[in-house]
Amino acid sequence: MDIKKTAKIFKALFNSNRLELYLKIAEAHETGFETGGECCVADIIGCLNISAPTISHHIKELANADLITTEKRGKFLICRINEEMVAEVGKILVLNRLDKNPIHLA
Amino acid sequence: MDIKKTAKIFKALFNSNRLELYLKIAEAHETGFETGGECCVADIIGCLNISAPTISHHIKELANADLITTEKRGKFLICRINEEMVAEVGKILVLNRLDKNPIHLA
DNA sequence: GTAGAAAATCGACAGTTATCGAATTGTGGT
DNA sequence: ACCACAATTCGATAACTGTCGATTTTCTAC
Repeated sequence: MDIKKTAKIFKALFNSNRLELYLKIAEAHETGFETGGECCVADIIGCLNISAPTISHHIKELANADLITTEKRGKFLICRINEEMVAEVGKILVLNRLDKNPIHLA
Repeated sequence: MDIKKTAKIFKALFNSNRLELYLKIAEAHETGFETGGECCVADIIGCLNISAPTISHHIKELANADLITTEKRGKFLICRINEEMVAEVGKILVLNRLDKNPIHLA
């Protein structure tokens, strides 16, 4: 394991607003949002009570840590979970988040 | 999952020196240190190149997040991994750290 | 009780971060 | 062309963090 790399992920998620934001994106990733299975900044403003500039900032942080990917589509910024990262380190997050799929040691 | 609680753990481990410190304690927990299977501040000074006060500070942070337990024995402060926490959230850390025992989804 | 080692405490400082309001840019519809 | 909306950028500020050197406490061994 690369310590720097791992610390970077923790750094991206230690802020509870940012963690909540990440989980919200993950949730949309599975259950769908009003926009249809995807998640944009406007969706999040309704859920978390932080300002749009702050959300924009946090999204950039998450993207910078490769935890999510973003894509500009029309007026909206579509955010998606980066599956590769989940596969590599983030499994525990998704697993814990959903409170299902318990972990088993090999 | 409790977001605040999870964020607290990430917060305790996002600093790479602190993560390294945690992993060092985990390592001693298994393979043993010169002191005999345990880990004190003096052991760590030799590994990480940060000062004793800083290490002391980091240890308190880890203990405060319930990731380790500490016990004063004579002149030494013995640090140990909190197994309960590992069991609850930290499995991925230990697993990744050792690069063995791969995770399997249920 | 004195000396020395281990660790903690105490400021202090530099750097980082979260957050906001205001202003700006970009996009789509009318 | 204009308006409304989505998002970003731009300071600014308050709060937090990591780190250190110096000092102090706590313990052991003599």
